[in-house]
Amino acid sequence: MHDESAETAERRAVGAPPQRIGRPRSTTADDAILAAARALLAEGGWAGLTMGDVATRAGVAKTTLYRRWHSKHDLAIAAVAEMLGTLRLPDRGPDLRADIEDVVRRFAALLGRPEMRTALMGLVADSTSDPALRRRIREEVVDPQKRLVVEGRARAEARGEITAPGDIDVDLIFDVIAGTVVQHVLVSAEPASDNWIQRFTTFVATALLPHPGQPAHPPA
Amino acid sequence: MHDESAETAERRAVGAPPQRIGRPRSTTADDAILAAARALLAEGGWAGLTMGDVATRAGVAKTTLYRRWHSKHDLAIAAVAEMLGTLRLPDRGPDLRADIEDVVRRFAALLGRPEMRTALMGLVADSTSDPALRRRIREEVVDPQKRLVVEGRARAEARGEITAPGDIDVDLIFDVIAGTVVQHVLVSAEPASDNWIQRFTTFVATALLPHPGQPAHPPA
Amino acid sequence: MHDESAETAERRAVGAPPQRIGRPRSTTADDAILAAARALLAEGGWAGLTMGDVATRAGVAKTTLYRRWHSKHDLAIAAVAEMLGTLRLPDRGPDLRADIEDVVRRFAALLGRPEMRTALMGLVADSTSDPALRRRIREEVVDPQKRLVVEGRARAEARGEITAPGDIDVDLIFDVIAGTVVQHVLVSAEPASDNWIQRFTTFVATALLPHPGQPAHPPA
Amino acid sequence: MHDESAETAERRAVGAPPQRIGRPRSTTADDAILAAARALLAEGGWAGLTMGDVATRAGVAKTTLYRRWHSKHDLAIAAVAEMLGTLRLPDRGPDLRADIEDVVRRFAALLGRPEMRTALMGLVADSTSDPALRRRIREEVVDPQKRLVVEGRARAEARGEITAPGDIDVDLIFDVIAGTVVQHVLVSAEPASDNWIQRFTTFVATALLPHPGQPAHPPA
DNA sequence: GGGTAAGCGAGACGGTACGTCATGTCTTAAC
DNA sequence: GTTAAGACATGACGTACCGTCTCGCTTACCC
Repeated sequence: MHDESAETAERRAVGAPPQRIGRPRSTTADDAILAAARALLAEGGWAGLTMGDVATRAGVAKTTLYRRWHSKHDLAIAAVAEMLGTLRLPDRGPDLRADIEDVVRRFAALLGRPEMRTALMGLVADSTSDPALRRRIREEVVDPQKRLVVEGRARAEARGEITAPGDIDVDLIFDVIAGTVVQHVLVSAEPASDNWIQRFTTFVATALLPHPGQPAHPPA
Repeated sequence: MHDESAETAERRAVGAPPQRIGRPRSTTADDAILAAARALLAEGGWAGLTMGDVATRAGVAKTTLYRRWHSKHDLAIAAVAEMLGTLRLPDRGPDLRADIEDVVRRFAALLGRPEMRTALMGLVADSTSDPALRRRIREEVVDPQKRLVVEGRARAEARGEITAPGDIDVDLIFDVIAGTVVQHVLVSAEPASDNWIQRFTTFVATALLPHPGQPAHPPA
Repeated sequence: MHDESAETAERRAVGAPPQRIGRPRSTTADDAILAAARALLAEGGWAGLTMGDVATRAGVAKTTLYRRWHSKHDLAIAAVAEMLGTLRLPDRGPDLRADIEDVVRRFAALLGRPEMRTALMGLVADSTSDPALRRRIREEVVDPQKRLVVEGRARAEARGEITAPGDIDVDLIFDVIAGTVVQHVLVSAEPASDNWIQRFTTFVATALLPHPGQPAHPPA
Repeated sequence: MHDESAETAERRAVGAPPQRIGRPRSTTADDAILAAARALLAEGGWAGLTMGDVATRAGVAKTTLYRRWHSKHDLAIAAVAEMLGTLRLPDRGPDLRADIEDVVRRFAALLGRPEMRTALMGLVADSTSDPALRRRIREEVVDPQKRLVVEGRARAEARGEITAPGDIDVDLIFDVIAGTVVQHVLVSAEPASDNWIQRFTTFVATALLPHPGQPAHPPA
């Protein structure tokens, strides 16, 4: 999401010092900017995220902002990606159902944060008529989260709940979970209550393991 | 969604002439405005929908536009609701699976239209920080579509596929179907291929009827 | 200097009412804007004349400013022309020398006003690399003042001080008077004292009437 | 006009080596910078003279530029002074009229160069609201040129054209010549044709020597 | 059929954000 | 201590859109 992230990664990969000529960029500015962006998103929604206000609140000049992120979209992607990167699948899941429930609960909690939901929906909205933006969102925001489904599948296989990994269609499961939670929390605008989480988890688990108590793939 | 729709409906309901004093509103303006709005949404996305351009393209003054809809949001809601109102569940479904498949296919097709997806996502995005807007969207755009799920449930019951209507959680099913299709088409940005529709339909049908070939509720 | 001055003049010439469709422009805004521009020029010089500050000080939106004047240059030309338009040649001149002295004194006084000198020099400076601007300045600001020289020549002829109007080269006299006063007041930066005015007037009068006490054109 | 020119001159005067501790300043940078400044002035006018572009075109860092000249104004003064320093009064003048004509022609030619006129007018414009800048311009740019008038007066006296040097008011003559040429060339925007130069020269010569063929100061 | 009230087109209006550019200062590592 | 490179705070630029307003004109009904 950064201007020169690719270049930076390359230099690090070959072990070269990340030093460039000229005055180095302020190391504190990035964090201050992202924090300001999140605060403004939480306070004023997508329309409240203005580059001028972000700069002012971060104690930074607009030029400094634009030097790092070329647009409001770039900035929002960075903020969203950072927040989504904190999603984890905890180890304590005894079975697949618990893992599903846990990821639903955590994702719903994340969408409960106003800065998260306004940024995410603002980006998705703008991406509907901007294929390049849509690709970037998918690559930098959405796809990385599929790791949660992949990991959940691996655990289920290790536990013997499923025998063939092909039984779990990662992309479909991801779209069902992410889409349904977004729809419920943001569109239907109802809180993700414990009861709802249980009902949805049952729905997903039933679809994945239709015959509880029987082997997923009967020997006959 | 209209300025005085409630009043108009009431007057019509009691048989009173809808006539008011003064020059009556142009009868052709509404359609021209909505058509212009849809065209602009299709061409320029949510940002391309500007009130000035809508007025110009509809051959109407901005005054006329604002007299009918109070804001860009109102106008977009009207345009979206009109499009969504065309969704139907055809009679020819032999079983629940076919009905599910059909509604998924039709909804995905609707989201394939750029004016639909940009308006819908633009509204949802703005609604994340505007509770009043969110309520209006839910009441005028989202909830009316739940009729499709209600009708599908009634058919399944009539066919004997389900015995207790309580087995079908209308709100949850609706969120799963709508949310997943939106996520797949708009976020994951992949076409709603026949193959994908089959896979998703199987997923939903499995969750609803986990034991095909057996009674949903075994007599014992 | 105005957006549609030509059009306005034309309409007035044919006696048509100056009414146009749409909301008419605020009649007070023009004066408020020009007053604000002059105040800012006086306080902050040419660099202090910013469109944003003019709008704020005039209690007007920037759009209103740009609707009337397309640029800072247009605005400055309007302000300068208005001030220069007040220059007059009083009737009380008994002879050519008195008329010269008077116009020098008045022009020097005008250049003593900071809003006048900053606007004038700012325009001239920018016009050195902008032929279109230079032409506009000449036509709307400079050339109209040559009327003073023309009128002075007519008076001198009426008094018999000169016999052939060709003796007075209007353009040259104008450049000498205007240029010398500007150079003295703005570049040499010395006040236009009475003593200096007398010396300069003598210089010009001597050049124009080299043989005082003798007929300008000796009979022989 | 240079940062440390006085210091440098002093050191050279006493024969001390101009060496100071640390890396010595590049000896070629000054010329490269001034050349770049003149080129940018000629191409883009006063607004085209940006410190960043000067540095880039001179192949020099902005640091280097600001170490030598404190501001854009300083740099422009240096460029202008260097160009004006080339003005000379040739020896071949047979009489005062020829000397006047010659200086007018040379000054007009100098103002015909775009880098000269844009820089000069830019500086004068900014100086109208900056007394310190005005003083520097007068001292470093304007006043040194008065030597031409002084020299012309000395020659006229040597030739016997005038008897009392007091007859020639140096400051006034200078303002008349410089001001009129600037007004004609830059404001009235007409070329300094031979014909115009002749007319202006006659004007000035008449004012200075009103009775050709007679002694300027009759013995009686 | 004249009065009255609202609709209508046109466009001015105040406000706000945009993304770019220039100034003059500062901070690095290299020379 | 100079140099190249470039980051930095500040602030103006001219454009675009929003939603409101103010005109003169038009179109209906209602007395």
